[in-house]
Amino acid sequence: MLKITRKVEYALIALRHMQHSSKGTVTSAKVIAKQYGIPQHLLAKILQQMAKDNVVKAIQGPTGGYKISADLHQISLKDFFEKLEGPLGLMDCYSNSDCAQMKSCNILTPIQRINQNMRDMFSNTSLQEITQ
Amino acid sequence: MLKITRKVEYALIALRHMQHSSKGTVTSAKVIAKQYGIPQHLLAKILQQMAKDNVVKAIQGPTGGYKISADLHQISLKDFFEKLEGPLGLMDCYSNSDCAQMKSCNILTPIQRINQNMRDMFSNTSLQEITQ
DNA sequence: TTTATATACGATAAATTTTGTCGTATATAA
DNA sequence: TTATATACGACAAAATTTATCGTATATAAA
Repeated sequence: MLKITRKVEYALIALRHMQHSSKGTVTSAKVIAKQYGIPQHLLAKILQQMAKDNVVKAIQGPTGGYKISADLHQISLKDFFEKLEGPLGLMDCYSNSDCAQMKSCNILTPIQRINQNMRDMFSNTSLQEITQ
Repeated sequence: MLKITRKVEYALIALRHMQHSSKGTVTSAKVIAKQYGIPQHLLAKILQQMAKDNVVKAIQGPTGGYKISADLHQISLKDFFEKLEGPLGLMDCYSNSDCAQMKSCNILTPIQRINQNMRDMFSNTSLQEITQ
């Protein structure tokens, strides 16, 4: 429990790789996938999602690929995680209220505090701090 | 991602329930399970594990059940989580080094810092703060 | 002593989530 | 025209989480 997903892991690896490439360089999913042992199609889809989220820019065609298009200082880890994986919360009930025990649950409030601490932590860390 | 498991959730619910019962009272898994809509056998197993971990004491036979035996001020959330679910870490590689990409992974060090922040957060929170 | 009810615990199954694959379409540089 | 890249939906495999089942043992109470 309390793990980040491979999806997020792969996204961070790709961003860090691109940030350490010469500025303006375009990098294909294939190159990154090979270098880090990531399934190529999977990484491509993740990069496509990041392109939709305006974190990277996609260039099509041969010699195409991706490059970072956002200022990573301006994106918090919380926002980045939520772009890729949806709302952040220690329990589902904080984003999805279909738990039948909502009324009787006695730990909702106390866990909420921990939840807020976690969100604050990820809000106060920028993507740049991971990829630099 | 970054969720706690139902197992931990049920454990916390049970502890909080017991802490709010009259002191010295013994509570059966059945009673708690019914009140909060938790599968009875599952909760029993979780309580059995907590008994092994000396968080609660088990009393067998009819009129048996469980009661809190540890000082919850003295147990951090980190320790409690690790008792129930094993080592805490954002990525598996921090506790289990069978990832083939260990050498080439470029985010190991930066994520480690976030990981430490998370561990600190749970180390600095006692079980009591959740169950009180 | 018998019975009912509780914990103890391993095996297994169901459900969910995560992770990865495949096929086809489209863009574009060479 | 061809080769190589992204785009994207459908699907499948794998892993993890969640729940169930069966049987044994302990013990309070009738």
